[in-house]
Amino acid sequence: MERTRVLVETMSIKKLILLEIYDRLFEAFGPRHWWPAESRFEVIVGAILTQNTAWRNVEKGLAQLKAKKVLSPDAIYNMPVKELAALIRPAGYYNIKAERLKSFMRFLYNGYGGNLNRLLRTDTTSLREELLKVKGIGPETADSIILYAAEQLSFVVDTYTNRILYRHHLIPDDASYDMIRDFFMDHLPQDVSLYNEYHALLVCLGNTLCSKSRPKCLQCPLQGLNQ
DNA sequence: TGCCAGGCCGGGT
DNA sequence: ACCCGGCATGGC
Repeated sequence: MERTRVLVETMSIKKLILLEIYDRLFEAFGPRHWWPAESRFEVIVGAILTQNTAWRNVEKGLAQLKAKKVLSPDAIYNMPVKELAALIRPAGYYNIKAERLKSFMRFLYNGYGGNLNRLLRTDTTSLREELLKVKGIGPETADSIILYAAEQLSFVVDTYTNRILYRHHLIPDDASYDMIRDFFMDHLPQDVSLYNEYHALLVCLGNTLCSKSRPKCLQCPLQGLNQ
């Protein structure tokens, strides 16, 4: 009780709520061990393929790339875009995503000699700026690459993050991507593994108990929060 | 069956 | 600076 009083007096209410959300989700779902990939390159390909797409469809595309042994910067850089599109077909928007993968590879080869390590050890601010210049990479994809491939500090905001925070009255309905990202980054400890786990837990909640079609779920671990 | 999924771009106001 | 249509497959 005394400890709680001290915390309330020394921390902002927003910090407390964000940590409360994290604790409840971790308690409910446990560690997520993200990103689901075997290499940093696979994280990047997955991040592009999962744009507005269910992960299970992305997995099929990744599986076909692996089966053809073309899940590498070199192979995708040199592959005809039509062939690439055919392989990632199950992930949806396959023509656009094939172009986006190609534009990322051109960026990697033109700017970093095709060396992924060189790209990913760029400092966070520059890395984000550079990624956002690539056609087909927006804020969420950039932040996913920064956090899960480069293992640098950048909070990932997605449709679940937006929906869950809005449902609990923590953000306005018209909050921009950067506003939500700043909301987390301004009030959480600057810890890569915390950001990693936090986003993964929000996705887990959004995928299961609190999907769009279940606005009021009684088993939601965030039940009664911020009331 | 229709709705939804770990966005982003480009053209029009 | 926003707003909106387009992009596409697969599962519930």
